[in-house]
Amino acid sequence: MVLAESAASARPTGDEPRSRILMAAGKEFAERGFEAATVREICLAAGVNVAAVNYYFGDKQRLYIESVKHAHQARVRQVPLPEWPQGTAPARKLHDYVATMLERMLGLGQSPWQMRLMMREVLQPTAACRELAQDYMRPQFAVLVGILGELSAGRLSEAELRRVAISVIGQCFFYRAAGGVVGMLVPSEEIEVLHTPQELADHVTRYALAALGAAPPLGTATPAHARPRVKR
Amino acid sequence: MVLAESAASARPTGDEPRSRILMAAGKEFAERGFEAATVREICLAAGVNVAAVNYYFGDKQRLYIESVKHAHQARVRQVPLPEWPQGTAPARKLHDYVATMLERMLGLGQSPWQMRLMMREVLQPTAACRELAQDYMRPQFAVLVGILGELSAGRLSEAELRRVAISVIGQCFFYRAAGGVVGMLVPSEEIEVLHTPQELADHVTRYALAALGAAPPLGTATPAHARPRVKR
DNA sequence: AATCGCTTCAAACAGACGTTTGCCACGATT
DNA sequence: AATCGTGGCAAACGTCTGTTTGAAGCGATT
Repeated sequence: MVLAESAASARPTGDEPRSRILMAAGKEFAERGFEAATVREICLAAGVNVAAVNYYFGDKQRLYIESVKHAHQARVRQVPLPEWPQGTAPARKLHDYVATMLERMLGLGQSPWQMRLMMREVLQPTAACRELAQDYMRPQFAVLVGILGELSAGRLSEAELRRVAISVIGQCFFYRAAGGVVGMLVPSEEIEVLHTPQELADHVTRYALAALGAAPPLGTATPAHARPRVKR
Repeated sequence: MVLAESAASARPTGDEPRSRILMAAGKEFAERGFEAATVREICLAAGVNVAAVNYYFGDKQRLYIESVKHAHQARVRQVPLPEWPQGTAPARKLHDYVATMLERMLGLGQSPWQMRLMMREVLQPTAACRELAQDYMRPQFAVLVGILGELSAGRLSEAELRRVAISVIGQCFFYRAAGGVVGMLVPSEEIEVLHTPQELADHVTRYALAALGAAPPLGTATPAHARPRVKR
């Protein structure tokens, strides 16, 4: 009946049962959803006994909540927002912000199962999501609203800024969430070449800048050096 | 072993077992997901025997696929795209398109459980989704690309048009999919007043028009009569 | 009246699920 | 050396799952 995180009972490395279960559970929950994921599969993948889940987390539900929080924190730490020196152009900040968001979601390197898990949560919020929104998403959202405020130079109200921010996030979100369907709507060769995190970040940023009047409209011939594309 | 849709064996009204099962299944699958929804609950809600599902649909999987298709068709029929007389301004068409899409997703009147079901499918496509994308989504997507093509007057390539189209759809999608989280990020009084299908349609349309240079940038003072807001 | 096909039903089926149990191994403490 | 608590394990528990079964009900046809 010893619940997790009890005492300072030596928890040095990262490959102990508890961590291994969290990792395996995150992947399983992300792939199959809460109900379809089975404790047996998770424990098999983690290389522990079936009883370990109940031993370390109490029950499946609490394992799930811990997995969601663990996954989000891990992903944010993997792909953090850059720190901008004072005076950085807001257009640059916006591009960085969007690129970071897309990088987190679409992820180079390892497939970001963490984000698939988050998608499920966002789609159908549980207690885990409410906690996450308050602690982590809200401040990140405020950063974006701040950048957009700089860009609009006071011409937009806070409410309007929030709407634009949601538009920006919505696009990033969509590429991740509905990637499968997008792949059915556009030619596959276009996907490979245009639907990379970098290309999409350029597009979303440009789209927002143009809408705010901070860049010429799409389709206007602009020399490459004037584009808001910033090397990272 | 008689499978559904056999002969012309009198299927007049809409409250027969098959239809009742489809309806109840749609709601259950939308609310709980495929795995968590149980055949017993569905049959209880539909007022039929447990064996009816296997009698009419073979198994749970095929019931699910039929439910998804049924739900999508029903929702599209409930909220159809308007027919535009030749010469309709493309800005007007865009607004109508976005408004229709949002209306379908956010839905006035009854809560659109159909759309929650679609969201699940889009997030994790199954055979049902592939079929749906080919038959129904692709032509609708083409309509939007066409409208954007008119608006950009040939200044954008097909690939760029598709990206803009995805941006437009992505925003609509996000309001639906992540509505719960959005509610945690913006004040609730703002939600009620600004996050209605009409207001959002205005915003998304305006955002797109501004980005394409077909309307002044956001934040520019424009007299109300010049706004692309069209009464419906 | 008897027969047929279609529909409905209660009951049972085998399997998978989350969870619990009791026992063993082992390092630290007494 | 004996004791203790922790961590891990195989096996079992009861429940719930999707699905099947065989028998009835019932209107139309023969």
